[in-house]
Amino acid sequence: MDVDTRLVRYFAAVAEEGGLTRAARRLFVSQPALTKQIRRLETGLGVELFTRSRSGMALTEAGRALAEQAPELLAACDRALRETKSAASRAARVLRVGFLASAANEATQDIIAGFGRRRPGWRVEMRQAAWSDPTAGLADGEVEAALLRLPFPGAGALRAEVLLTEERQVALPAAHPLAGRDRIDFRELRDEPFVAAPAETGRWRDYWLAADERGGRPPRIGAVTDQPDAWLQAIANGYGIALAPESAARFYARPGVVYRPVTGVAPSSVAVVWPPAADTDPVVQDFVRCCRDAVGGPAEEDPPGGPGPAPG
Amino acid sequence: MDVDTRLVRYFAAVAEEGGLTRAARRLFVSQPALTKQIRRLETGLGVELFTRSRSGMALTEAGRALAEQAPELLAACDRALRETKSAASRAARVLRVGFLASAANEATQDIIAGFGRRRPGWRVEMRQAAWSDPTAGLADGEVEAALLRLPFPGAGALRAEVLLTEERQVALPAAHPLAGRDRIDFRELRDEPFVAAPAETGRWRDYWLAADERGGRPPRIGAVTDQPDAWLQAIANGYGIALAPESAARFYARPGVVYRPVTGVAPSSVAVVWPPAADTDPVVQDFVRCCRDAVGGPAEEDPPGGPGPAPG
DNA sequence: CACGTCCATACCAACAGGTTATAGAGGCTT
DNA sequence: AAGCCTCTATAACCTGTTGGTATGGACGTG
Repeated sequence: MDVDTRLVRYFAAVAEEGGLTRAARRLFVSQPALTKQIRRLETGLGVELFTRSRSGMALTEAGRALAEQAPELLAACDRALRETKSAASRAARVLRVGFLASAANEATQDIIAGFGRRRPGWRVEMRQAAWSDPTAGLADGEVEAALLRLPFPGAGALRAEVLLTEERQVALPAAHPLAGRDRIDFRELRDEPFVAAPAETGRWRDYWLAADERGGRPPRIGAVTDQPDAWLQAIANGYGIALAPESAARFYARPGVVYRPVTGVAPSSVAVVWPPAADTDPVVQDFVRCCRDAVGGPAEEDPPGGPGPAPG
Repeated sequence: MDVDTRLVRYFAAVAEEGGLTRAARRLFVSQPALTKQIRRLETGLGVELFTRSRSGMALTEAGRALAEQAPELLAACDRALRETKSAASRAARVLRVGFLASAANEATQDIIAGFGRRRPGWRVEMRQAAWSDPTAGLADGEVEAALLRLPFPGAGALRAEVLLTEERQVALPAAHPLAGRDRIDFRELRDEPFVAAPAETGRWRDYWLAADERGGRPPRIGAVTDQPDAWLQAIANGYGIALAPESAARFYARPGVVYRPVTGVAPSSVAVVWPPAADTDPVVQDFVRCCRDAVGGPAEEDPPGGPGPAPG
């Protein structure tokens, strides 16, 4: 009997949601597809897992047993994939680091340079992830560490160490009436349309919509984007405004987009994040140390002209 | 990233066998199919698992990591399926018992009757398995317990308690020159063609070919069968002879087949077998106890005329 | 030098897994 | 009571994947 872990995930979703329709929405598949897959799982096992009714699906005894075993199975699968990918990058002397947008801002170069000095022969591979993956591949073992902005989902299962904190600003279309103001209070922006991250990013999306500072009123969504460039495009097009870290003014300057300070919203922090399994990985720990060093003590600055071989 | 456990099994087979061709034979798939699946696994993971060479496939670092994690993954999968099926049968008040041919002979009825008395409301479901599955479904969690003849493969991972031991006889076509003899020494049979179990049953097949009593000379195989009826048919047709437990003369009497005592081969034992996970399962343990009782103290014998309704 | 072994590729048939559209059964509201 | 909403099941269809056989090319061996 062979089992596709996808079927187990489907099963778990239906069990948790208590119905095919809701689970299908969560899994981003159609409800008939789920119907078929669940039946296939049942006939494959030769066991009824759910009792169907007009109001949803309830677990049978057998279903409860499977629901109990499923997390362990999926965890074992996850561990296997993570270990494999990690071993591959270790063998190639590559440390893969995920990030979403500007990573650790100006400190990023220092971190990488410091790591290069501490681990000669090793290379840092910076992997930019889409916003729909807020842990930048850390959750899938796609990277060994990540530079993320807080908050991020799944923070409980990961180690994080805050590196720097900066104020948030607002990114406005150049033609926006408030674009000329020196300072804007967030309450003036609450009813503006916002350019937001995809809905499935949950808390992270809420944070950048400043849901906490809205007093319960829902935000207006003018556009949904998944990448920095589409985000800038949407703002420049006037589809909406957006909050952004102060450093975005430097890293994401674009014609048609202006950044202005905002009061009344919490600042944004960047953290270096790694999975607990890497607590004992000397390479990852070296990287964490380099992050600390790069933001803590600027240490010895390279002479003007920057790092690298002398020109000519 | 979703993974089909089939791919992991494929991978494990290739890793163990050290080559696609050999692994393909073991998995009963074609070599090109394996080639494709392994490549699919590699591209899906984005990792090279093997280094190809003219003389086979060698694991990379990443491959070694996966090979290390695979057993745990497969075990978790196995456990999940076993628990689910077991829960289903428990909920239905059914104890599934696998067996291959005559189970525990005449004691079988007593065992089932005793279990019915000990666990009112429960039902024993006897599942006959093909010889190609020498643990009668125990390995797949298809049954909670089994009545098997020793030796059986995978005995190390299972609990077994011998119930009875009986001499082996030889089953001959009625027209066979030796069919009239009262007693036959196995050495007289060594060069006869034998009706054998499928090759994949390994030690079990060897045992019924009396490989140990052949002094290293390979047996002649006259036919391969997977089920009792095909076995009897093959013998009656004169394709070969076969060893069989004494009780086969009673349970598998057929025109055209005669059974004769044989000297020089080890006797055959029947055991009740269960997985270690069922050590604490009260229902399985009750069944084991019933097995013990049924063969230990013959208890009250049925009156002459045998069990069952009186002839009309 | 012929041969066997091993992995890779090409091509084809069957199926699995997804989609949209639709049916049918209950419960809730008006 | 009628209408509407929600839930699952089914039908029809399309595509990608898994399997098969046949074959090619590389390398070591008798």
